[in-house]
Amino acid sequence: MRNTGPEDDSYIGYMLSDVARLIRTIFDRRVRDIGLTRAQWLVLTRVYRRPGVSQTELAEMLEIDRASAGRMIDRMERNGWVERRPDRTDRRINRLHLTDEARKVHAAMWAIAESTVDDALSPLSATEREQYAELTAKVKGRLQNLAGAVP
Amino acid sequence: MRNTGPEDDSYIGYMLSDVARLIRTIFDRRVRDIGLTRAQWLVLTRVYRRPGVSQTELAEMLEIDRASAGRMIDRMERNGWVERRPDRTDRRINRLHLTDEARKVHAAMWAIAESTVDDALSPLSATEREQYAELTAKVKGRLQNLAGAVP
DNA sequence: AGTCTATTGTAGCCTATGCAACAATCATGA
DNA sequence: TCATGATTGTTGCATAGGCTACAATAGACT
Repeated sequence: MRNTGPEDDSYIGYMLSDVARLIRTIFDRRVRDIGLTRAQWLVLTRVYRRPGVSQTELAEMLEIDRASAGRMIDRMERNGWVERRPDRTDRRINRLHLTDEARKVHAAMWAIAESTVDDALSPLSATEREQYAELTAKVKGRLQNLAGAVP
Repeated sequence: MRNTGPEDDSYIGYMLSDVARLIRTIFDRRVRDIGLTRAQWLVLTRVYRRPGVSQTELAEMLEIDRASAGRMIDRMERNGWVERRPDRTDRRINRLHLTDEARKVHAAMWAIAESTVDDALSPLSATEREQYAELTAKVKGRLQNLAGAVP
């Protein structure tokens, strides 16, 4: 790492955020064709990965306010994509589940996600992809420690 | 790349966005101590890297609406961090410049950014960092092509 | 049981953002 | 020259987000 001034476009810190931003932008553009906004597909993936998640847990996963998450769920419930079901034992909690319609949309979205990531990694060889995944996993693990600890 | 279903937390697509999100979150937390919000430090870095940028260009770099950018600049101008200067030849255009005060804040912010990135990459050896930077650069280049082309 | 504290989801308020419409300005071409 | 279209920045409107306060509920402790 030779030059690490704020002017160097190849600074790894910039490149990491650029890669994530570009993937997100390209994915947003492709997924808009099936009628999804970014906020909506974020909710969709989280509830898909964790059915029965509570509203507060969803808000934490998305790093947004509980109130904002509640209003988002209002809208997606009105659109028939997500259901609130009462918790068996705790009457304060709403458990969230995708509708059949939403699961179909998720399948289409996932196909787009995979092809977008494949496109992004296309300049890497199979070996390089493995390396890239390993290095990224190491960095992610370190960041999770940092995020978990008190700043 | 064995398992690429939506349930696999080690899917490279997830990990890439996780790394960027975690860095941003940790950096946000550290930089709040010097009185900066995310929207503000984003403007700060962009105008620092490109002094004399126009409002429309800034909006494009930040991927936000022209109107939103204009109002953000209103606030930062009121706070004495950025100046609007008229373009020499085109009276429609405002050229943006940082104040001395803002440049001081940027220096402090950059120190925090560097230490955050260093912390994130701390589990990698020097060689691995080089590899990681190279691979990231390749992916970024590919994504810029994709973003530039018509979807 | 009763009391106190913590947690969940929601409503109100203010701010921030995107979209559309607009005036001012520039560029192009008859 | 001047008429037409494009671009820049701003304003109004509707929407989405964060913060605070609140009712309902759960849990712990006496």
